[in-house]
Amino acid sequence: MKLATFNINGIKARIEALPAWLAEAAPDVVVLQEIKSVDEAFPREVFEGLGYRVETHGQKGFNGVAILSKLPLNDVRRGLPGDDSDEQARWIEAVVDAGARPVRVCGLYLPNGNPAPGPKYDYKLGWMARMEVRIREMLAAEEHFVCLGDYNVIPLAVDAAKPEAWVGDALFLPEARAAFRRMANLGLTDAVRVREPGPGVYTFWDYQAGAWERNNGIRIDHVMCSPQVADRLEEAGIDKAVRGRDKPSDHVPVWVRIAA
DNA sequence: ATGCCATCCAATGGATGA
Repeated sequence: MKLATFNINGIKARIEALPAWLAEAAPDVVVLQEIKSVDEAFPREVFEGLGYRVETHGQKGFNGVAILSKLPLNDVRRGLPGDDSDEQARWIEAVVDAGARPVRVCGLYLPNGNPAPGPKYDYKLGWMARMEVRIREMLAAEEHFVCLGDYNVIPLAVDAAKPEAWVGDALFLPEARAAFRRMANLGLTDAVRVREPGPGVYTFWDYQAGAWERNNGIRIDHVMCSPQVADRLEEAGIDKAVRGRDKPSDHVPVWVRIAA
């Protein structure tokens, strides 16, 4: 089974690039971030026509996440628990019916947090604390689960082409990185990093200042696997070439293949 | 030291992003 994450930066703007990538990469399940659409406006027919079930958790203008799946989805849940006043659409999860060993797939768009310090950074750290609670629940249940998406965290200096440029940024500040480690240290496996230990592995290149041409990237989209899913991990990768095509998102897809 | 560019909403400019 192939699972992927892709921050598309607007479904309307990616209405050609996303189906093109789906056709060639053929993931069984993909979680999307920044659909920037309300549920009613999401062009679900396009993806249903490609064989995907569509579950969205949208909001007007910003944020918004979705799951596309060729396999049946059960127990679909929208929104990260822990704060009823949180209006931002950044979390969706569902259990993928993969036969004998179902997998709970959590698609997340973690808050950016800039400028830091400030209320946006506080929201980011609070959101990460709530996510840690949800991960602890799933671990306690010994579920097979994957948390994949745009974490907006550069875990280590090796995850940035120019780490010195990110000092003081909410993506690289010590508290945000520590919160990421607290989750990882519960026993989650960073699927790409365990297979690609070296530098130069990125998932995002800014539209500005020729970041793509200069390979000035950062690795902020992650596939974090539960212990049981890590046991099943066969392959992991980043579809970097997508960034060089017409009308690209500033992020590229990240994927894993796990044993049935 | 800041903007660069892109997207969306709504209206020729502002907010947001990373």
